[in-house]
Amino acid sequence: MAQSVSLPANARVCDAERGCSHFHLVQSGYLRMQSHSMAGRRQILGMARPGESIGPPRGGIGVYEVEAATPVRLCRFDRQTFELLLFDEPELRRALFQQSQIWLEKTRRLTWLLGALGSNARLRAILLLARDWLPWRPLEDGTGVLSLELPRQDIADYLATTQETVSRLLHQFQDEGLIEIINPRKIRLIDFERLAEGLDGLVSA
Amino acid sequence: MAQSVSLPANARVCDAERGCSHFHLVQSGYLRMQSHSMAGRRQILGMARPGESIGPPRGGIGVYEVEAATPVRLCRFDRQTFELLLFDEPELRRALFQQSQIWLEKTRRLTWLLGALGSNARLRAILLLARDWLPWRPLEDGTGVLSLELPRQDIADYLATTQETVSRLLHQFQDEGLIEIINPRKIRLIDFERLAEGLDGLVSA
DNA sequence: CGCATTGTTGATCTATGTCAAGGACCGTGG
DNA sequence: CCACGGTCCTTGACATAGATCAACAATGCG
Repeated sequence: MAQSVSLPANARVCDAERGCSHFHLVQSGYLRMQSHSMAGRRQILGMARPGESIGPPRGGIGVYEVEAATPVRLCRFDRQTFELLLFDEPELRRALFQQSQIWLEKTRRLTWLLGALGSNARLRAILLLARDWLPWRPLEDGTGVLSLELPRQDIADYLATTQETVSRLLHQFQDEGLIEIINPRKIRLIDFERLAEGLDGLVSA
Repeated sequence: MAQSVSLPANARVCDAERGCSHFHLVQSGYLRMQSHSMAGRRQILGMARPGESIGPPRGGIGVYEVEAATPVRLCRFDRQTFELLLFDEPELRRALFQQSQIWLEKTRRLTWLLGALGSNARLRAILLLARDWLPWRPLEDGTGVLSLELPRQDIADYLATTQETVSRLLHQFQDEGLIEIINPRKIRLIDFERLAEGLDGLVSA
């Protein structure tokens, strides 16, 4: 019924064609839900982090893929088993609904990012949001270090921009004293105030 | 407990500040869920059409507003009443979950539109999608007429572009023979094939 | 018949996508 | 130990879609 699965980065978890007939609970690592355009452009629609789940789209028509963004450990439920469990576990139903609400909220926030903000502001926004998302180590001086677990390309495809722009903007932020690029995957956030500029209450600076 | 409400276009249904403590079921007209950026930019995160519902965001942190996009008739439930109903009506819980899934799917599709497609393709996409969304009258010759119930500005804010661009693109489509602008609110869709170009399976041409 | 709202068109400017090249880093195999 | 190839990131030069500003046309309403 429920089995534990380990996958390397970029492994396909579930597919447009085969349809994803499983329910997955992320135990460690990150999954990305994405979709490709014919033009070859990829848009990441959301990331699932440890503790979150990705279920078979109930009634959804969209054709999305789910892949491992980093090496992951998953707990996999066969769909039928899951339906049965769901049937006689009110708590599970509640949890599932909760998950659904969380996904909705995350997706709305992303839509908002994409629609209302320019690349520059979008990048600043996720830097701040990622603090309770990715490994984040606050330092004594009030700044803190963020571990970007994802390659530039994933960040770009999440923000609907390009690798190059992400890179350029990060270095621009560094020049402006907003952040320090310790190494490509370690960013020290310095000036929260200015990072949060123009982002509304989206993120508490 | 449940009351019927009628509102004119652009009426505020529920607010960021006051929080929306009601549950609404749309009976006629369209609601828009939106959010403003400090820069004054508005992004429409989704439209609710007759038969759909908008509930109080359960656990959501986002600050969204809900307004009438057209004159609407709503069925309003007080939150407490609704919670009670929800408690002893399994069917209602099921329906609510369904609604949540629908919202999620719609929001993902919008995210995808915004992230993966350019303005041109986005506009073509909603023209096609709006066929089962807005009043749509197929004609004998295979074409059909779409009633754009919404002002240009709403379309623009939904597609994360501007009034001007929407207008220009519509006229460009007309020049290319894809559509005919009967009047600003009535569009005849002519060449479905070419309208669907590059939109993947998003819409069946 | 003004006046307000909504839509259209033009001119301009800029952010950012695209293409191309090069650099840093890492593991593998000789 | 070094050479090699691969991946990931960075930087530069250039082109352009589309935002912005501004004016004007069309429509409907009191």
